[in-house]
Amino acid sequence: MGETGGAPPAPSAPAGSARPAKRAAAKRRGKALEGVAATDPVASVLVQVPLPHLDRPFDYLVPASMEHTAEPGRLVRVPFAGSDVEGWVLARRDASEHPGKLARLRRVVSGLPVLSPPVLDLAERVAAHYGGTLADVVRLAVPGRHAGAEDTVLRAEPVHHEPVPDPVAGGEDLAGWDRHTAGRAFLTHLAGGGDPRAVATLAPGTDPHEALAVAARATLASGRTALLVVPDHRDLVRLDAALTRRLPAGAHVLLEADAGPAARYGAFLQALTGRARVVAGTRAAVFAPLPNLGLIAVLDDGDDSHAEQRAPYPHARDVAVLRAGATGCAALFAGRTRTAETQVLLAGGWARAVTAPRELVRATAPRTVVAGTTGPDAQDPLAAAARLPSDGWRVLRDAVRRGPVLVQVPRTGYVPTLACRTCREPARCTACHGPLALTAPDAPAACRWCARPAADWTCPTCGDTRLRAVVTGARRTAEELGRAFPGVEVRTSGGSRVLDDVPAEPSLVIATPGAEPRTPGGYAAALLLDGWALLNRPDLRAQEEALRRWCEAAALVRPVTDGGAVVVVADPQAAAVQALVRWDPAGFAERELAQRAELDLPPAARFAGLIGAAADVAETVGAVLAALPPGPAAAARVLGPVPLPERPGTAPAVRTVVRVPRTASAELAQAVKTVTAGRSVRKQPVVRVRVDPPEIG
DNA sequence: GAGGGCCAGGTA
DNA sequence: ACCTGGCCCTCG
Repeated sequence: MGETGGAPPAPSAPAGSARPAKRAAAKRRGKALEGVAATDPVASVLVQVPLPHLDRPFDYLVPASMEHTAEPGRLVRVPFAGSDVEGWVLARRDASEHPGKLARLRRVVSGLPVLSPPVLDLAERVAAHYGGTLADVVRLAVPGRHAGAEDTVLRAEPVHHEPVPDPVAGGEDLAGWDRHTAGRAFLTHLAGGGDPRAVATLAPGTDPHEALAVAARATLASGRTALLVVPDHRDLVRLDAALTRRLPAGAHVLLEADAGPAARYGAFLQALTGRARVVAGTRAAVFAPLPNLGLIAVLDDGDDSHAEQRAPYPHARDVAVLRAGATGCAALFAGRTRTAETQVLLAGGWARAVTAPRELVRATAPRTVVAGTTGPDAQDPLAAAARLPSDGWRVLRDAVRRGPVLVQVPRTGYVPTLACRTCREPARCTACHGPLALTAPDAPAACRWCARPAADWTCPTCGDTRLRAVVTGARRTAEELGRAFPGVEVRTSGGSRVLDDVPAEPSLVIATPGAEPRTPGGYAAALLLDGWALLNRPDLRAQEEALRRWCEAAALVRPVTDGGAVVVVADPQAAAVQALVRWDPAGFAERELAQRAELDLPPAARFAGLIGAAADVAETVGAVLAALPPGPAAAARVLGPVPLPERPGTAPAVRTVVRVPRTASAELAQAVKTVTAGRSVRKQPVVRVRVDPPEIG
């Protein structure tokens, strides 16, 4: 297109002028006269367009002047469909299979090959996993170019890396690894150049950021690099501090979008060029181009911040699994709790468990009680004011004399859903196990996945047929608590005002999950409020998420041997509550996975959520089923459509979920890809497809 | 997504 | 003979 005169071997200026005169012809003639590269004159380029039917490389001629710069991995500008677009050189070849004329690269943009071969390979795997396009994934993996940052790195002096000793053999402080089952072995294996894979469920008293830093140090000892991914900026600050203490100066770099385009691109290049040996960052850092990668670690993979918000919505944990599998490096998923997804890795033998032995838990965990279960509920007027059973109240009153007390209050704004009137078990659809909800006032209850009305619902636990609306959490409870303790200082942390630390003096610290400040020596107690609201969220991960938040908070409390106590206000029968009381996140994850397998829920099954106008979604679902091979198609189930809440300014949309067995994951992704490409080429309205939606409900 | 070719069915 | 809209294809 637009290339009027540039036949590859013999540039023909006359041909150009023989064509109908174009205004740019004279300007272009200078370039058209230039020869092409002597060796490998063809560049295979991934053009940066988001359309699924264009998700393949296109060949271009390499002008002689770009012979050495247009190497694989470089960002280039190329003419495409009438305009100039950016793209990445994937390969150089001596010839093209394209039968037509080739256009020429316009310009080599980046000063370095920013898309390294292992990262390209990873991006291809991620695109295939999610049924997305390679261009979309590469755009997530490679940050936008910043010329200033590039200059700085290109001009910097080469760095010399001093060797790092094996922290285990050197008898260094191992930040608690040595107190966990298989912890020391994991580090030793790492330091020896091995590729162990672990799911580490850390005891209270073990700082996860310090643990990651030690794992990074052990990896450096083997002469390799390490990649550490954390949920958010707050974690990154803490990890940075731990790395600064435990690694040689300049060994690590922080890679996060929060830092701005220049800093982000600069950090990316430091990794690419080997100037940094450890990258610590947020979700997009999971693609960081570290050479000689020895370890990829993800902290707290249950945190929903690990899910990318742009298509194809990759999750840092899943990318890490793909990357470790592809490069054969070590992998570590560390956290206070364990997700069903990492439990799959353990169950399949892909990873080994690093766990806290019971005696370590006994020595480090606080005493945990469920409010209202220990002793008679005395008529304490203050307790009544705080809507807190008196046993929980006594724990608090006691603790607040000895130090700070943490009060965890869920964020407001949960969707109102339904639970059994008697036993408060979340009500699930009898057909597909989706959550029941009231879609409109006065409307009958219906499944939020398949929309089937819940007329014949009976509680599987207690047999009751009546439903109740679940009341969402109220911050007022915490405020009332504050008033009930006159003279005690009350601090709040959450939303836009988050505290990092609070002093070790008697006080009430009211925080939302994830925003809990730390305090020297730990909290005297923690009160976990509104557990009902957390547990009854219309989300299949509600229990897991509740346990994760509770354990995060409880781990900030002093051990029972120092009088540390936790009071949780929730259904004492709930699995997450029992797991908290026994401090058994590993056992919880095992049961959680078993239960989800029984109900055909992720990660035991694979879901694809399709969102769009009702007719388009229906059409797409049909096409996806038709595109599946016979076996998976027979096993597939269609749940929905369910109308989505209407938003002003947007057309009414529905969601339908296609469910297949886990073994048919690849086929589902492939079918999704084929169908979206077909719709895109026919200019049909967009149906957003999301494989493995993080929350379904 | 943009640009273009092709065909059907209309209008002058 | 010419215009218009819809459909479908390519894009290197």
